[in-house]
Amino acid sequence: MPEPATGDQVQQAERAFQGFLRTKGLKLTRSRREILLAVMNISTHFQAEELLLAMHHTGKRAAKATIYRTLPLLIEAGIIKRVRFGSEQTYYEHCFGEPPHDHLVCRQCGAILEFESGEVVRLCSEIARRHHFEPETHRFQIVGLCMRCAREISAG
Amino acid sequence: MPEPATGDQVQQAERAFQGFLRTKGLKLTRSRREILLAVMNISTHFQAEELLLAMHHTGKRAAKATIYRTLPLLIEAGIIKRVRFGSEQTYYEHCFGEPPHDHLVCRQCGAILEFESGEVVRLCSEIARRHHFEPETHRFQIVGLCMRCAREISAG
DNA sequence: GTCAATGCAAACATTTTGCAACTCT
DNA sequence: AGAGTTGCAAAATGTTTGCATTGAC
Repeated sequence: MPEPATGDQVQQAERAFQGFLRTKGLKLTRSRREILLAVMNISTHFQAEELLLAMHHTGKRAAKATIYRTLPLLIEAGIIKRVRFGSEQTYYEHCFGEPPHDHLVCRQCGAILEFESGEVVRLCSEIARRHHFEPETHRFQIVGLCMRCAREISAG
Repeated sequence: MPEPATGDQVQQAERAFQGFLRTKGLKLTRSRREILLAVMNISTHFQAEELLLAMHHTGKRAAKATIYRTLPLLIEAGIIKRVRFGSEQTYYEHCFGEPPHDHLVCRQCGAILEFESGEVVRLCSEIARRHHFEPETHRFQIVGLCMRCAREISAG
């Protein structure tokens, strides 16, 4: 999500995470809380390494291993999700308490546009029903050219 | 694509690949041809490593590096495409001369169902138009539970 | 003959793991 | 107190690269 979460969202996410951890018999440690906060305040898609740096910039620190161990928990708790664009790399974005959206990815400049995906959700249900499948989430990306790149390319 | 290509498709693909290479000033080498054939005959989604093994089983060989160098060419030539399911791994599937499709992915057993995606293509155009975006391809997956897993889980 | 492609091994980047020390509850 | 967690460094993956040799056109 290209916006930092509001203070309110952060608090709710923290409670949600705590609840999630408790049900699994896990603990809300200082590292986990700090990672959660850093994640919620990031305003773009981020990679594990970038999260580490962002934390260092605000004087927090966590071992890389701890980040890699915490990200899956945040995903399972529904606070972040994993997104993969064209490249090899794995990105994350926070999604707690936000309406679902999908992405338009420009293959030329790498720009990422988001769009609300009500129609996509509807289509998911429809297709899943037809295949006797129980849908939970989806991944949807439209890859092509953003307006600017399309113009530049056709201009030569 | 969970089917080996027909002999006809293979031949056409070979011609297409050759044409593609020629326009780029590249050569159709023995390795490249063998990789192409192996790819077209594979009946599932495959990883680079699996392709290597499949080739060894049929007595063909190519260095891992050659495979990694050839896969992007095959993608650019429109003969295969990259698919990514939940896991970290990168899969490929041949798609030359086949109607586009998308995937239903069972998060429990990993089963992959395919479905024709005419509606998805239409929705892509619609959404892209709204965002002044020029769509070329898309990635779409519905993640959830296949019938069997859904039944097993609700049964406890 | 020329320029590109191959194979190999080394290099890389990212993610995971083992383990002793530590910290939540 | 005790189970889970951390940090570190080492290991494991998956993919890319450099370079001498080989091969296609």
